[in-house]
Amino acid sequence: MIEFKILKKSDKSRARLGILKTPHGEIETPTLVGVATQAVVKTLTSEEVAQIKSKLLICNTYHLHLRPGEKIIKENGGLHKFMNWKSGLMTDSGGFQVFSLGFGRDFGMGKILKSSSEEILEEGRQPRHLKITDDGVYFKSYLDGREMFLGPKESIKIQEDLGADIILAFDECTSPIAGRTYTEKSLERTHRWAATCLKAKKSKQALYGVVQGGKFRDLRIASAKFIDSLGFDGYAIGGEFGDDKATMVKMLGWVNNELDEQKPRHLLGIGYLEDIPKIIKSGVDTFDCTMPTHYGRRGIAFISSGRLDLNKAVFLKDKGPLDKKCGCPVCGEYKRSYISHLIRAKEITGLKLLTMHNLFFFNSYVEKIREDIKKGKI
RNA sequence: GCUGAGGUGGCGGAGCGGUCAAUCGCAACAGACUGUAAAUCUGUCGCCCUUGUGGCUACGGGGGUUCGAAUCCCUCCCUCAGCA
Repeated sequence: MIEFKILKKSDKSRARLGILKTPHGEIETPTLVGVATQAVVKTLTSEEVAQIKSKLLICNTYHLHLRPGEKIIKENGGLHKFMNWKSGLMTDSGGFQVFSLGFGRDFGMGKILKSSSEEILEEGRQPRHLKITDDGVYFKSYLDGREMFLGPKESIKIQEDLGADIILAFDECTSPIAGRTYTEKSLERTHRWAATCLKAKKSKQALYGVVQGGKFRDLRIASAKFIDSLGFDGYAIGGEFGDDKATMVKMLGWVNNELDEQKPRHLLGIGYLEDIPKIIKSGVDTFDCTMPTHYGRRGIAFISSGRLDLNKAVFLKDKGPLDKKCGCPVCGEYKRSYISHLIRAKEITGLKLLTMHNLFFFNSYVEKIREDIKKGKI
């Protein structure tokens, strides 16, 4: 079980300062949740992840079910022991893969719309590579092509075997090009699955319900109200968030307005650096984002003054640290020149150093925001 | 010295009479990436400008044939391989 305590509510915004108590320690919120899809923050050991101030990670049900399979993990004593991670863990339900391996793949897009699309998905439309039914979703394994079925009961069962502190209801993350009728139908399904998940859960893990509803205000509000009414331990907010930052903030407002203030709110998959103050001010307590880790592996370092692309040859001649103001283990010991060389030479240690720096940088950034809330600045 | 192969944009390497400022790859430069299938994808990449069915200079150097040459001929220079 988890316990969520709000220490302070901002009077300038919806921001809150809190403590999330899990069986694996207390986590100060707001906090960035590190993405560890395959039971690993890519390139780092769990000790290293702890060293750069991460307290909560999110692993993925779909991926771990396919490989190595929840049985293996259960036999190892659960995810925590399996990956030697001592702090908090969440598992994502696989609901995002319904989108990312479905329409996301078909249209080559992420859940944030970057360019306008002529196509709008309406009711009855199915993605090419999977089949969405009222009971769940038929996937084709990307590893061997074998068909696998994931529905609310299956997802909960797997997540119980994995044994994270916080688990998520199985949902359908809708595409940014989902039209009104598609979204309505999908939302009904997601809501039905939410109730099924609650009933199916036997463990003491905390279960978060997922709010969907796409870009439609009434659906978002209805979803928040419905999910709130079911009595979950917390909430996750999923799906698309418009194609600009102002819309995102507006949409989060619709939802957070309806949710029980006393329960923790997790925003799924959002966390560009510039988004973080906005989502925290919107009343979000935890959020996960691949940005620090994913971009790190692309050679991008986040620093106080913006971003650096260490692929660029200019950095070979740069003898300074990634960020003079950064207190991370990487900035203390390594120069841009060396890191740039590693990235350009495709040496894996380069990916690791940037992942460490970026996670530390993001965590410090959020830490500063917690301070600001405490001081009444935000 | 003889014989053979070859010299093309930063590099590698296509093209072998017109539609070639020259396929493609690499590098370089710019951009994208938001509940992570993919250390990925996209664009630019001779110079100049009033950015255009624009101008200029280019395929080792020089000369020639042709309406027209990176592409054919002559000559010189250079590289590589084999033989002396």
